[in-house]
Amino acid sequence: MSSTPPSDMKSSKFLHSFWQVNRSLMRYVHKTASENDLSIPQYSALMTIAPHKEMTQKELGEILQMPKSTLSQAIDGLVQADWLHRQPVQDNRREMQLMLTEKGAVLFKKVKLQKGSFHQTIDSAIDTLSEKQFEDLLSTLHHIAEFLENETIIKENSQND
Amino acid sequence: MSSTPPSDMKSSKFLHSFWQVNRSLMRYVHKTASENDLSIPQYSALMTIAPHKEMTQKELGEILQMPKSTLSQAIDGLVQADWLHRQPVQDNRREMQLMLTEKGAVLFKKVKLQKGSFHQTIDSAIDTLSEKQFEDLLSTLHHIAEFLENETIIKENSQND
DNA sequence: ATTGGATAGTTCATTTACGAACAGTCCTTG
DNA sequence: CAAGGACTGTTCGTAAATGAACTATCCAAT
Repeated sequence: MSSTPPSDMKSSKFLHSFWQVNRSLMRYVHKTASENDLSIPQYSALMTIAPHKEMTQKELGEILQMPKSTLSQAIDGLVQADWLHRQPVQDNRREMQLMLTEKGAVLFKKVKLQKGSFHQTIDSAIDTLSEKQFEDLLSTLHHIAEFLENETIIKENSQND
Repeated sequence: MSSTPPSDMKSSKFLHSFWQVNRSLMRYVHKTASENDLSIPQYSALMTIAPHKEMTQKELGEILQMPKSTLSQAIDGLVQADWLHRQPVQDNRREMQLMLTEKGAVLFKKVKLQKGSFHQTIDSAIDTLSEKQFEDLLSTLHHIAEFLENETIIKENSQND
């Protein structure tokens, strides 16, 4: 009894749970973002920049790992709406220095405290896990991520992202 | 020493790993799908129907949990391309009975064995986990999924999905 | 037998993120 | 110091998934 189940069975169970979590997360991000008139990339960008005082667009891209075009458009929208200040870096005019405007800083604080916001929700979800559960989850996810990144797909030094 | 880290720190670590896995998975699904001239919803539908001999569109929707419109369009494409046979259910003409055509069954087998396909890759990723790691991962994901589903978002008995 | 509501699926317009090509800046090397 | 190549970011056309409104069918209640 209790022989190891076939791996395609395990995979599909994993995928099912994984997509389910993903769907919920997406729903929440989308909700919180659109309540504040932001697209998802815009929301991600804003929340990532905020904890640092300033940041280049390049650094932001390395963290968020989204296509350059997507990021560029997101940033542009944020600048237009005056959440974000953007200016070429002093001694390398190719790069863009990004920092929140005062308005942007206010928005960030508001969102962070907003009842039922993405951040609040995900924080409380994580809080229901034991320390050990959390560590295990993180390390397993990390393990899978690494495995997948190293697999076949030739990271054809893509000009995007 | 070793006091519990603040939960928003933990959340962002979790999210980072989670999105990273998600990005990889998406890349693989997209690659495998488009190599076979399928959209992602089409790929998902095909792979879900295949193990059952037949299935109603409603049942499929309950499993995949994607918006009705997305599913409907995916199915329609599969029928057009003759991967899938579709006909109204005998004694409830609102529902649609779906089953693979012979051509579709061949495609399914081909994809399942395809070197570097999504299925192959995710299977081998899962195989690198110990039995315990896998069980823990699954149960934690499941736990988070349930938590998120039960949270605030009023599932305003959406007419979609 | 009729009507109102629920259920299953489709249509269509819109949004969104994306890839590919491009433009500007910087750095090396002859 | 000119030219080629690498790097950062932008523009633009396209494809994909979605929500809202709709059609068709079924069922329950009067």
